[in-house]
Amino acid sequence: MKHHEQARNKSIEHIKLTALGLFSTQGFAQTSIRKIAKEAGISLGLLYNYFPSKEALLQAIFQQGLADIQASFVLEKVQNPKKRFANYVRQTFQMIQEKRAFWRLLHSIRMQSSIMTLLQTETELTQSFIIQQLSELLTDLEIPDTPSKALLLFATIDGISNHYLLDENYPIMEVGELLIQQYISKP
Amino acid sequence: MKHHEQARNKSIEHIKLTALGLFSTQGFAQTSIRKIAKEAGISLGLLYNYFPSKEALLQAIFQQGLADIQASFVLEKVQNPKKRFANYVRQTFQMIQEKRAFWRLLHSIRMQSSIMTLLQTETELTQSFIIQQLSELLTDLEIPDTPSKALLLFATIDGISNHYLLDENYPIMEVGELLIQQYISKP
Amino acid sequence: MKHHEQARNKSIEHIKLTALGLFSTQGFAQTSIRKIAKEAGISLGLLYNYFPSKEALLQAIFQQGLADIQASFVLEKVQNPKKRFANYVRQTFQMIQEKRAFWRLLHSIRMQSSIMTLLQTETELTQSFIIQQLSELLTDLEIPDTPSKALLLFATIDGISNHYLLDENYPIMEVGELLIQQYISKP
Amino acid sequence: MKHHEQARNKSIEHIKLTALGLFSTQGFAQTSIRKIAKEAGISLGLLYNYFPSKEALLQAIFQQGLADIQASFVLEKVQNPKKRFANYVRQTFQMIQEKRAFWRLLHSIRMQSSIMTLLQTETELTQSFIIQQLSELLTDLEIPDTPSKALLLFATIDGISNHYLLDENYPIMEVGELLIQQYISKP
DNA sequence: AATGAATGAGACTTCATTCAT
DNA sequence: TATGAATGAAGTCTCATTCAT
Repeated sequence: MKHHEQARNKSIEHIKLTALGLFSTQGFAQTSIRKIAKEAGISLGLLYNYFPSKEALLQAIFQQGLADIQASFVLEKVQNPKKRFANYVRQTFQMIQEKRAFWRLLHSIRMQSSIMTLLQTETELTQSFIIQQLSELLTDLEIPDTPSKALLLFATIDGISNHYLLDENYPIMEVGELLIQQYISKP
Repeated sequence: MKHHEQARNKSIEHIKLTALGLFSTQGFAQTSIRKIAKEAGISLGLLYNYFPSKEALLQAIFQQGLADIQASFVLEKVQNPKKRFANYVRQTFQMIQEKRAFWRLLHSIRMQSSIMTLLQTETELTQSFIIQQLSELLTDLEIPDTPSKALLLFATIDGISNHYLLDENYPIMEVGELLIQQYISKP
Repeated sequence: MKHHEQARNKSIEHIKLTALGLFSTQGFAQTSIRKIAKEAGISLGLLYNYFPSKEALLQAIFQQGLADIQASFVLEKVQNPKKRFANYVRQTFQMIQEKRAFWRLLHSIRMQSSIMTLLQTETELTQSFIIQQLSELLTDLEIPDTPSKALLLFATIDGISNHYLLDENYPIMEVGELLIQQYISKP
Repeated sequence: MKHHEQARNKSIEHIKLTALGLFSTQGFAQTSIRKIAKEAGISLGLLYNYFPSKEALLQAIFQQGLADIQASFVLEKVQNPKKRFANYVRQTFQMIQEKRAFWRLLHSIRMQSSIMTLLQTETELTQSFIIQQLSELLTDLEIPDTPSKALLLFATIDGISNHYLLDENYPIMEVGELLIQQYISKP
């Protein structure tokens, strides 16, 4: 019984990983279920045993991807505000490099409302979670916090990430350091 | 002679406009040629009289869209650097609001390499053109210009635009003003 | 008036010639009416002024082509039988070379019954005309004439023609001489 | 496992046979994939499960058809040259009657270069194989063998076949006997 | 006489999904 | 659990033909 469950989980993980890879490089719409099954080395039918639809597969990938991200984002409370801010930015960009496939998928479909409605619940939570964190960081830096300021910082981080996702050779960490300077060296 | 030309041009413009609207709201892949023809009130065949393929239609839309953009982007040489910078940012966000449909289309497909290869020529020129302008603006502001600094500014502008394109109610001009402050109030 | 008629005839001839060229090299089904009009340098509408349908155009081409052929086929009555036979064969292969385009068209569609029904009247006449001529030639050569003998000779000539039409470099005249020998040197 | 394979093979053979029949009577271009599927009693999609394109289906039919033909063509080495020649001709025409559908298809598309390029590899081999056999037969008959002589014989056989393929009531065997006489009764 | 805009049926092909084994 | 045969709707594109100008 337990053996079965393990095998099942392994298969599921394998499928999700394969699908994520394909979605990320070829796009969600351009990736057929057949391709995924073939690449994963399983049959079409088995894939449908685990995921009742292509969209369900996407949802499963998102659920896990977002959970992973939130897990990475524990604000270190101990340090001084500037260090905390710097670490946060570095951690973020580090994570985006590590989870590049997932982030590419997210950025490539987030403008397709027909798909995003499926993922609304998951993503909205994450989004407000991030805005909340940025807001706290700014407050700690004694920057008079207005909602717009958090939006600007968020847009900047998101823009840098986006350019890195578009171009693997983008100097994300270098630009990240510049961003840190910009916020820390305030008079 | 003239009559045919007029009818032709009117049809072509009408088709491009309709297609841009649909591509922008529903996505390129999700918009069928049939939907475009129906929405434009013409037959499927007529569309193919003017555009030999769906991709050719996209290319035509892009050609015109990018030309429009470049036309909007004449740097005003006369003013002092700070004003010039402020105006540039305001102009940019103004234009993105005016050409929202086109920008949404661009942002929604730029991660799909299979499509982007078709548009490479057009987009690459525009991209380097923008980076060049930003670089000049920074130099004029007496900010020691490094490539990364222009990249950071570009990413910020792009990120703000992106968030506005994702959410029509995003306070783009407000965040824009904050961005201007950030670069102008440097000691 | 007369001027108009001449212009009209010139146009008609031009269209038929252009269409024959395209039908011959690309095939009847593969050649669109549009291609013909464009290649002939006229408008789609004008072509339809002269020919009410694609099939009518084909019929017109056939009518003229077969008339041309029959005109070429006047048996020279004056000579001795062997010379007459030899000349006939040479004339035939000569003509096939001269009217290669038309013959290619004929051979390429004669197995498509859907098209051939349109041309039945024209082709059947020509076919029996040829068989009749071959029959006469064989009688004159004092070869005991049976229907099958004419059929064999016809098949041979047709086979050689066919291979020449399939391959422009086929030594049609050389094989023709061999054929002549075969029938003339009979004991 | 075995069940799937059987179903698969049965389907594939059934489709190829149905398609050959339709291609042969209606022509390749005139036969739509939908017609084939309907006639075969299967869905359109299933056909595409087995053959990735209409052209691939044609290729598969050709591959098998030509293999069948070559298998039929084993020269009987044991007899005297005249008998061997006679048997060869009879066998050939016998086979053409048995595989009439395939031969009609071949003869109906061999002038369409756009299609023939797909089949080049397969057909060229068969063609030179036949010419080689004819050449040997002529040599054995002590007919001074020149390349043209084999070409003439080939053209004759091909011409007879062609006329039989055009008209099911053509007396192919009778004409065949005449052809045999022609080559055997040489002084 | 001449143009080409406009039509719509039909062709090939893809793909998510179901189901018997 | 696992397979892949089977389905059919929908997509892109072609083309002969009509008609207003």
